Amino acid sequence: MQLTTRDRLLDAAEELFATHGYDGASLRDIAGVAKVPFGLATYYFGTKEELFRQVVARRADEHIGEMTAALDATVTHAAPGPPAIEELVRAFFAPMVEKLSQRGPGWRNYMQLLARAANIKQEQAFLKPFQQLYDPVRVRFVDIAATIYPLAPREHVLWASHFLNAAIIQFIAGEGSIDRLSGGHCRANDLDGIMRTMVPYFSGGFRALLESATQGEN
Amino acid sequence: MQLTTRDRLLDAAEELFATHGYDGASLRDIAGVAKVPFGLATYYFGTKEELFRQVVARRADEHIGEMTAALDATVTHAAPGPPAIEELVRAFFAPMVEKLSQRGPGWRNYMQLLARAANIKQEQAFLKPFQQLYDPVRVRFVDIAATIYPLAPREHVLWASHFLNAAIIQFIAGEGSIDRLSGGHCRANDLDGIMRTMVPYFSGGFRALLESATQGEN
DNA sequence: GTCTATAATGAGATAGAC
DNA sequence: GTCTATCTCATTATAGAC
Repeated sequence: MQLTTRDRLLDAAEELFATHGYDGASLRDIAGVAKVPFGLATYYFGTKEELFRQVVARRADEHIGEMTAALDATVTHAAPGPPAIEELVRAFFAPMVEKLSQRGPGWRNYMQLLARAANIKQEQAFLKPFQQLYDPVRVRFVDIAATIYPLAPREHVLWASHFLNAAIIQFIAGEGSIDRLSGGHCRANDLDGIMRTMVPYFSGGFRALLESATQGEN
Repeated sequence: MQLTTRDRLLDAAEELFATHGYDGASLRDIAGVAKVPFGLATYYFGTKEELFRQVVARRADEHIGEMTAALDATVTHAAPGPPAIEELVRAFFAPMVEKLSQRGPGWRNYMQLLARAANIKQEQAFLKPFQQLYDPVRVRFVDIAATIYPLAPREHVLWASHFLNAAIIQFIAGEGSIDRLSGGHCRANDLDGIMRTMVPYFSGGFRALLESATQGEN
């Protein structure tokens, strides 16, 4: 099956935005990787910003939908009680890790682009709506976690959830550094190893911070 | 006291590299922020890459030295036994958090630049030595953690340490997102709040993953 | 409708003025 | 020794050829 020129450009842009960042990837490079004459990029997308937007739009809905469904599933499975923290943590990580390692280079690139774009400050205002796309699913996570630890102060639930999110974001963005540091003993694309360590680790974090329920605010 | 032109350029570069990234910050913008005529950047530093290198070099040694000293101190204080995991985690976080919130905008910018530069892939080979500057102190952390959990497989100690590092990196880089998500209840520059939550959280993660010592490799 | 050649801007680096 | 005006190249966007 033959990919359309448009899709080839989107794939190439996804790859180069992920590896070189928005500013580091030029339309020329993108067209080169897509093996498409330079100039078609602006023909199809008008501006570089719009190309970026469409790269994101192509996958964001599916990704966010999967994450939300996975979180909701933990609630329905455990009803009427709250889910175990392990199940919630697993539901948060699994869709990301799976896309990172089992859904081909496109999704992998998208995940890295996502991780990169998570830390943008004032510049590039066109990225802001994209950042905020993911806020609802993150809030959903916090809300479910709060039902597991109803006595814990919400600030602590928020911090605990933030650390979880920070770790997965950086795990994706900083891929390769674990391989280097471990001398090859750990591999960032070892799906099973990641889940077997991340889930107990972060569940343990939640327990340690939030189970001492009444320590309150002071 | 009057800052030299050179230092003004370094400060401005530090700020713009941190906020806009390497590619996103132009020498013109940097000179503008420094209120210095454009062209002096290349006069003092030759190339943009060299300017970046000197921005890093100005602080890296001090930062890495402080981190190493803090880690080593936990060992000497606890000798002959290993330190408590809480003390080790605190020693890892404290110098970063302190620089982020109490040492002025220069250090703050440097920390964000550092967090950004942690996830670079093939491009920009001149950044690689900088990334690897921090490898020894990360290895030192792993080695100390391994003395606390001598029965745990080293792979698990590496993963646990990696998550810790990932979380602090992304916490720094993604600053502000906790503020937005929490509706202002949590603030990323709340030093005490951060340490009071991060330390038990990540210590709990280490305990949960590594204390079930004999689960082995399978 | 697809694509190509060109324009216009902004980048980093340099040679030469004060 | 400091700084400025200029050069060359790469970037995005466009106007016009197939």
